[in-house]
Amino acid sequence: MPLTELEGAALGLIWSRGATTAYELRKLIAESPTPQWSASAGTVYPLVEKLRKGRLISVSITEDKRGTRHLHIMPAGKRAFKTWMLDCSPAVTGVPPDPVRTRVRFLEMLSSSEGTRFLAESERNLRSQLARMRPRKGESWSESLASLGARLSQRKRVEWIIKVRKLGRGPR
Amino acid sequence: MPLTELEGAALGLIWSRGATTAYELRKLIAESPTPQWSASAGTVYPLVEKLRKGRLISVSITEDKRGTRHLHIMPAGKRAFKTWMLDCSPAVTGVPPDPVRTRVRFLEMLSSSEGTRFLAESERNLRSQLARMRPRKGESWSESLASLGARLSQRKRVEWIIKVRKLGRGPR
DNA sequence: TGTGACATGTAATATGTTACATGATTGA
DNA sequence: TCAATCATGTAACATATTACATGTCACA
Repeated sequence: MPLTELEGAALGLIWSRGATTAYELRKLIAESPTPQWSASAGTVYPLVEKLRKGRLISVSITEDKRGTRHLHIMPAGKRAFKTWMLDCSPAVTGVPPDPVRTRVRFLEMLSSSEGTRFLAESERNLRSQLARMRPRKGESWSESLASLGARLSQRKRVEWIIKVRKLGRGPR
Repeated sequence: MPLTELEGAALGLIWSRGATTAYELRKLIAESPTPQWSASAGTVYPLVEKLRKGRLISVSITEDKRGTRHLHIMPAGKRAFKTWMLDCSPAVTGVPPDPVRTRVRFLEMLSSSEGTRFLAESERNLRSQLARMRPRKGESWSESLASLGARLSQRKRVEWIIKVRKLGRGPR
């Protein structure tokens, strides 16, 4: 069966970094520009176990008392990862959901003053999120392309909400 | 407790359309520009039941044999909806996840020819999704603002993937 | 009379979150 | 020695999907 987004990303991280721990995986995922992905312990550890059971990764345990578990990608894991990468289904290429967009869809349900306040707050928060999204040093080539994409996307959301504010002044 | 995205959207739809059936709700959600939202029967019917139990909506049953259940928003539902609308938490205003972006993050894991193929396929599919997103007639004012946002966002994804293709030719 | 749209629901499963629980290692 | 970080996990719960199951109504 196909990999989920998180499984694909986890496999990619394990592959690109060589020996990784589940703990590191969590932090890497949390650092990603998308704040929706929290990758809590309750997600990552069962996920790692599932990948291991499916023989997509192997686990080596250190000899010391702590017994840190390092994850390694296996041949089947590489194949599964590539299949996931090359998947261009509508779920991948279709417009991603946007909670602000969903709310704007119902803008007309608010009173004029509520709507104005909502749009002002939204613009402010979209902007402050954007400001936080600086490219990090040490980013690899493809990481920087991805984080560029995240910034462009967020900038477009800001431009759009400004347009909404302008258009909103008309029909109300 | 706060409403989920689907609950908020469902309440908004029930409010804006007056008497609605769960079945209509499903279709409306499926028609939305975001293909991720399927709102299957297994989602919508339990969700409607939950809203009813929480006294956010009421249900009226027709007298005929079919007994169609029409949904109506209640005062507590209106309050919950407005609270949901005005929520500007990072989960709402942060960059939404984008599966193509996630994959581009791992572009360097592909061979040169695989990468080229991936990017070409992605651009083609992003474009064909965009082409499908025409504004529908009969859209309300705020619906058209939302669908404009969806198109702008998708267009930006296309522009970005083109940039990735150009930049990608350099370091490889 | 039969087909397609209308209409409602359940069961099994998948996926992910929050909160809890534990212990090792490092450096001030 | 104490605090922060490293490190692994479980339990209860929430949310959503797929597939299945059932029945009505309009109309050709």
